[in-house]
Order: sequence, then C-alpha cells, then structure tokens
Amino acid sequence: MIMSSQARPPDYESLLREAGVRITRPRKIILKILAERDDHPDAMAIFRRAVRLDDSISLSTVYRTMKLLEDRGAIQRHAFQGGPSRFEPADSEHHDHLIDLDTGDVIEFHSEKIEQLQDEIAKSLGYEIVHHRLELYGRKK
Amino acid sequence: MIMSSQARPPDYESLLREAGVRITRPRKIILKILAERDDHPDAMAIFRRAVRLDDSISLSTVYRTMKLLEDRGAIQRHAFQGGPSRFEPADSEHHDHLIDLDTGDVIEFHSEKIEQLQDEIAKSLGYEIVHHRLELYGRKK
DNA sequence: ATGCAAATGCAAATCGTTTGCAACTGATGA
DNA sequence: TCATCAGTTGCAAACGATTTGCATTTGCAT
Repeated sequence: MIMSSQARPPDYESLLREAGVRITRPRKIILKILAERDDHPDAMAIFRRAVRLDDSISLSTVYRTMKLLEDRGAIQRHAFQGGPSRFEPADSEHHDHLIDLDTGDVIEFHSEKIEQLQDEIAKSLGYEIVHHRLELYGRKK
Repeated sequence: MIMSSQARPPDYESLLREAGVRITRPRKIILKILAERDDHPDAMAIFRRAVRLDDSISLSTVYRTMKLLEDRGAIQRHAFQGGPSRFEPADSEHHDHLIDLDTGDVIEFHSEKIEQLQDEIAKSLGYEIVHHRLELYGRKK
C-alpha cells in the first residue's frame, strides 16, 4: 500500500490548445488553481479561489470547465458521500480515498492487492471492470 | 467471495410499531413493496409501484418513509454513480456492489479478504473505518 | 486588423430531495 | 365505541448542485 506522490500535472494549456480548445482568461485561471491545489476542492471552492484572481468569473464557467477537463481526461470527479463533486488532476497514478468524517479531509491510498481481488471478483461474475469506486469513511484514532 | 443470499426481512411493521412509529396505510404499502422487491429500486420506482396499490400516495411520503427506515436501520441507501439513491432492506449480511453499466443491474458480492485489507489500510493511516463504499462498474463479457 | 465560431456571464431551468403547512388519521384512554 | 391529539399525510414551494438558453464577448486563424 503506497501513498500517492504529488506528481506535477502536465501542461494542460498546450494540451488543450492542441485539442482545439481555446485558452481563455477564465480557463487559464482555473487551470492555475488546479495546478496549485493540494486538496480535493469542489466547484464552489474553485469558484471562490477563481474570483480572488478575477471577479468576473462565473460559477457556470467553473462547471463548464470542469466538465471539459473531465471529458478530456485531464481531471477526475469524485462524488463522495453526501456532498458536491470534488476534483483532482488525473495525472497521478490511480488511487482510492479515505475520507475523514470529522474534517472532510481526503487521504489517498492504493492497494494493488485489493485491485487484483476486484478483478478476480468481476471476472468470476462474468464482468469486466470499467472503473470502480473504493471509499473508506472513518475517524482518526 | 460469496453471493449474498436473499434472507427475508424481519417484520418491520411490528418493529416500527414498537419504536413508537405509526403504521399508516402508505407505510404498509411501502413496506410491502420493499419486502417483495428483488432489485435495488430508487424512490421514484418505489413511488410508481406504490401508486399502483394506492394512487393517493405522494412521492414526499416515499422519501420520508425511506428516511425513517434508514434512520431506524431498516434499509440501506446506496448513492451509485450519477443516478438517484437506491434502496434495499438492511437485514442481509454486508456486501458490496457491481453495477452493470449497460442495464443498471446491481450484483451483490462480498470479499472478506478485501474487508480485511481495508481495515489494515485504515489502521496504518491511523483511522478507524465507520463505513465504506466499494462499487465496481463494469460490462458483461 | 477582421470575422466568426467558441466561450462567457447571467438568469432561468433541471433533477433529486427536503420542508412548511393545513388537513387528516392512527392509537390511546375514557 | 368514540373523542382526542400528536404523528402523518399530500401538496406546493424551497432546496442545493448542476446544466442550459441566449445575447454578448473574445480568442485566434486569416
């Protein structure tokens, strides 16, 4: 079991430009926020950070940009229990999440053993896993 | 890894009555639907089934009853990817879910090994698991 | 620089779910 | 059995997260 390292995301700006996506002022700002975040912010949190850099940005644009980035595979959306979707760059290696029920903090982890067991189970049921969701909800001891 | 058996739920009607909850006509109907279901219906599906038995039932009552039953520990709520919450009686032993991406079908499974690994991971991070969510999303091979 | 499709901000719409409120109805005790 | 009255209902309106229509603005290829 390893903790995910904080690999720096690739240059999404040029990546998107190549994909025929315009690099606008709001998008620049949102990408910057994503690059600098070290947590798992939701759309509203991203919006609040964005407004500090440019108060003309709208929440819709944040949502639209998140969708855009998600579709391009640049970020991952996590719909944790109850709350709004939270996002993180998709560049790091796959990992699951432990959510601190008291603080909302998210701790990343990965277990190759669990992944293998999941594959076995799916296989034995005649299925192929497209993706999965493993979330532990707990309290600090 | 075992498939969960279809244990029949206890007599919720008397259970609830003892807890000081009134057994009303709508609640009787909803309990009946839950006892007879063999899938994982959402509130709207339960509502549609209920209306067939009594067309005066309201969707709010379905939601209120699901909340009531959830709080009493009688049913479990599952918020699968994207869609609305889906419910199932909570009497069967713990299990996780494999969701068929094409049909929405839900297959139950359980892996003691995975559970153990989860506990180990949480422990090594200094956490105690309150509950978890393991969902495999896949396609039939 | 110019033109035009793409992207924006805003407000209104959407979806699943919850809630306020006045009307109704189970369960208890006379 | 029946009156009582808090618990429960149906309805409509409110809700939070997210999406969408539309008129206006803006990248960026020419």
